[in-house]
Amino acid sequence: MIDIDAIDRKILTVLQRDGALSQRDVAAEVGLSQNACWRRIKRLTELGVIEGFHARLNSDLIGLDLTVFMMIRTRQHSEGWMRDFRKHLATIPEIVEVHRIGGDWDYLIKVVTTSMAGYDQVYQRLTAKVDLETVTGLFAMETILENQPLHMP
Amino acid sequence: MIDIDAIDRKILTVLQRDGALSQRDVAAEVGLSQNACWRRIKRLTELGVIEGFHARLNSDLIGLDLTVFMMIRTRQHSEGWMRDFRKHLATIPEIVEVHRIGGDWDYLIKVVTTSMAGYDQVYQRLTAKVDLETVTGLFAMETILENQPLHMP
DNA sequence: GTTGAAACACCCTCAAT
DNA sequence: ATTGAGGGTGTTTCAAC
Repeated sequence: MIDIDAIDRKILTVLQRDGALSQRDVAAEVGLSQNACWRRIKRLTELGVIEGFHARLNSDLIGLDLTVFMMIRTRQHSEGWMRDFRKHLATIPEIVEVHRIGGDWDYLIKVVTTSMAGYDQVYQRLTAKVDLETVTGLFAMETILENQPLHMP
Repeated sequence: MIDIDAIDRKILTVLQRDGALSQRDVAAEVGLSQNACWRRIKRLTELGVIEGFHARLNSDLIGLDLTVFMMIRTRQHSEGWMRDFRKHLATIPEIVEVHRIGGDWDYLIKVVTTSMAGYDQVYQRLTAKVDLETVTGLFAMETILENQPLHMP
């Protein structure tokens, strides 16, 4: 396992909270010189711990008002079918998250779209090409927390 | 509603994909001068469309190997109880996402933690202080897609 | 780990078109 | 909207401690 010390964890916490901070500010927050901080950030990036920096948008302001979690039970489970299924999922841009899960269901999918009509389109596109046993939608009435920073273990 | 034209949408798409790009590079990608691009980014930030820039981490590399979606049915639904429930949720750092949902369940919670033992701690902390009717965990065996950029409508 | 310095790129503003 | 230019800031790499 990669070794990440307490200062690295501090840096990662700070950069999750605000990735636009200058290295000088990050260094000050974690109690390091700018130079040392730069070396650590560079190392964490090279190790792949920091995957990148990204803008976070306010979904409501761009008209993405509906979040739905789809739970899916599949009929087929072969390698080839799964590969096709994944490729198909990746072509639907409203799908922002997909997990293969255990238990009564096989997949959990998060969809962010404009409206019920938009969701219906996703539903149609998803079910048109693949053979699914059951599909249920859990509609988010209200998002209470989202995009919380990962907790450093 | 705020008006966001095709170029703004392009900018937002680019910055979601890579928020570390220089304005010169963003400008080149969307076919604008650096100056004009800067003005648009500034406007989008002031409008609140761009909420900020954040580092994205590789959760496996920092030892966060387990993702669980908790589905919760609550016993109480009063204003005061809900407020307390939310405050309690916010104190558990392994909880990265909470939605109030419609249907058979009341809340969907995403938990990212180290292990089953870590999940159990979250479970214990969550259920210790609040009165919940039913709690189920959907365990992610594999994450197929995550953090996909929001699709511009 | 630290400071200081130098070279360079980037950000932001302004003036002119 | 554009280009060009300038000052200030941030990044990256040194050398020395």
